[in-house]
Amino acid sequence: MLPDFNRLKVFYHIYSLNSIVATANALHLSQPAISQQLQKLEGELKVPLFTRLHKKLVPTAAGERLFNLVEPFIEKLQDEIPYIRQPLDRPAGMLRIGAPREFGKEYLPRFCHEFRQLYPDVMFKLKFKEAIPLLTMIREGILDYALVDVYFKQGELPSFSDIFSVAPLLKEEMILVCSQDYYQQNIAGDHSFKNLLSKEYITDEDDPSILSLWFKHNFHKIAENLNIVMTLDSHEALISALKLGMGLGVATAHLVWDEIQRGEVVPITTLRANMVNMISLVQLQDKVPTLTEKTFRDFMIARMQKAEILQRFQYTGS
Amino acid sequence: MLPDFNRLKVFYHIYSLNSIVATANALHLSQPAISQQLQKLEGELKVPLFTRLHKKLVPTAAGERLFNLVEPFIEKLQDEIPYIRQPLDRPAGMLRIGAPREFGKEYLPRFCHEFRQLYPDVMFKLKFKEAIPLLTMIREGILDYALVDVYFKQGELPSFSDIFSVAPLLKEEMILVCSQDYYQQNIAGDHSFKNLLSKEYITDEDDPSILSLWFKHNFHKIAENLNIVMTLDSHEALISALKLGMGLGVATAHLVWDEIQRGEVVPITTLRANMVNMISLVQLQDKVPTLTEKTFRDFMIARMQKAEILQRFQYTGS
DNA sequence: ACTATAGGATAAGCTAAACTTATGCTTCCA
DNA sequence: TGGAAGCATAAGTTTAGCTTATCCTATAGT
Repeated sequence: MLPDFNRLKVFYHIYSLNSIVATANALHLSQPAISQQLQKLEGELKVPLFTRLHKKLVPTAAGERLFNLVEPFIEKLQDEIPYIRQPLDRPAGMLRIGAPREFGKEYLPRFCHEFRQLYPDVMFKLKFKEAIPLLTMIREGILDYALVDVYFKQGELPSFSDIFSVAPLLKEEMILVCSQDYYQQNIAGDHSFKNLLSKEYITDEDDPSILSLWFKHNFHKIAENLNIVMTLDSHEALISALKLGMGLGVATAHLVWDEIQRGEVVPITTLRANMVNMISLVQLQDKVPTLTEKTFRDFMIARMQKAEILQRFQYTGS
Repeated sequence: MLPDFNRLKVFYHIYSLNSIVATANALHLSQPAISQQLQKLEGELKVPLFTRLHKKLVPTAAGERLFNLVEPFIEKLQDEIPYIRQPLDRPAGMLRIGAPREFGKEYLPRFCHEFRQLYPDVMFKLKFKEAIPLLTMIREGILDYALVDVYFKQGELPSFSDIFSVAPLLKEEMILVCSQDYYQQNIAGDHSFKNLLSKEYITDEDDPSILSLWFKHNFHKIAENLNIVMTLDSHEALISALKLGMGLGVATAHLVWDEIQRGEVVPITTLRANMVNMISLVQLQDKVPTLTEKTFRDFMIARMQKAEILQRFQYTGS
């Protein structure tokens, strides 16, 4: 059950100042008031939050953990509450854009550079992440808009669909790959569900469902208890681990194009066409874009729709 | 000023249930109690949080924003509070290791692969981030230990130093670079503080202090109001933007070694030796490592201390 | 060894806020 | 038209938060 929230605020100050007296002074209350509130919180949670030494409070493990929960919220609240009344507005000149990691790294600096040559007073904050974090950031107003990987099935985003507008722009194909060595020792032409189910997998932690999506797409079955031997927060490291022969992983076709051509990694194909991942422009539906946002958005879309970029992402399997 | 925290909880329920009566039922209180608490919160914040329609509450923009602040915290608190008493414990077989991004991508998959060949039951979760996030994760028990960039001045981590043990392993040099074009048009041999201060900069958002550290190291002066035209969360994208001529940025020497040799980017040198960044192994001082942690740690250290890896990171300036 | 200081705990009483019951207002539906 | 439902308001009761006063204890200084 949730504790009294005002006591969490008192706890935050006690932990930060490491003193009941200092907290009392900071909150313009008496020392016994603070002492008693801390005790009541400990009673609610049924665990001591501090070890009392002479003139000193040492946080217990539970105290540490509670502080880690409470601190980000209170800091953020302090930052944001003064502006709670102001309309959603962007600081003049700054654009906050998101994109999928690899795509963003490849193209966004270039787009921004070209745009800045046209409009030198524009500045950028860029975030390259997977879909869910980017969508969360759009919703929270951290990002103005983002290019987002939206998987083939639109139903994957049910709870978000009402507040975003989604404009599809580009298709990426997602393929399961492993190294040549691993293929010859472990797969050897047997692309069956049963064989694949028994192998080792490497996943991208920001995209935990990609493997199950791949199995579902290709076999219409749920892959349970996959042996995931490594989780990474870097796509490049994932490719690197795949090339080392540590197992199988799902990769974006255009990002392993060269490796496939060189025979360093092998795609695992089935009778189904490759799983498709749509890159879309996502923004808050009710948001009124600034002129800067609109201009860069249109600029970026135009650049992306040139034939050379589209051709880059078409992979027709083996 | 911060509002009453228990009223934030009431607000969260009103927003979630979109009903004062339903909230009253959920919290086992009366409807007027909830109505009055919401009004008092609106009075504190001096802004309406809901537009009252008949039998219906429509969140205002401020209401939406407050909910976006409050919801993540309350959901997380509900998840975590039941476990607040449990000791910090690791799942058997899993190692959670952190490393600086580029270093981690280059070497950690390899180390893990080799280790797994010795000990196949070990699994990994890897995080490649900058120092502060990694240290925070160690402190929170999210990581078992991490290789961390620790800058030249040990005093940069005063509030953390008592709880971590830090074992230096490798040196990296940090240099300021820009493209050849940008150098010729904007720098042209003038490496003075004043000239540099007027130029454009690109930063890595996870390492916001690196530029000021560079200026401090090289000029013993604080660089105020640098014109930061782009912030990225990707080192590669930062290098890419630098190569495009968007401005200056600080990079790890070994990561732009090839680019410097090819003349694609130019280091900005001063009379001082390059700023040095130490990669250290950091763990919680009082933590008792498991056998698995100890074994991999020793394995990794041994691998890193081989001559070929050390030689890779020595850059002696131009 | 003694005294002063400082910081947290505890007790008892006062005050303010939270809560209740009762009532009013308004829109919608049968 | 009348009843239902949901939010607002008023007035009174109850409870929790706060206060002042006091105690305990370790440490530092004389």
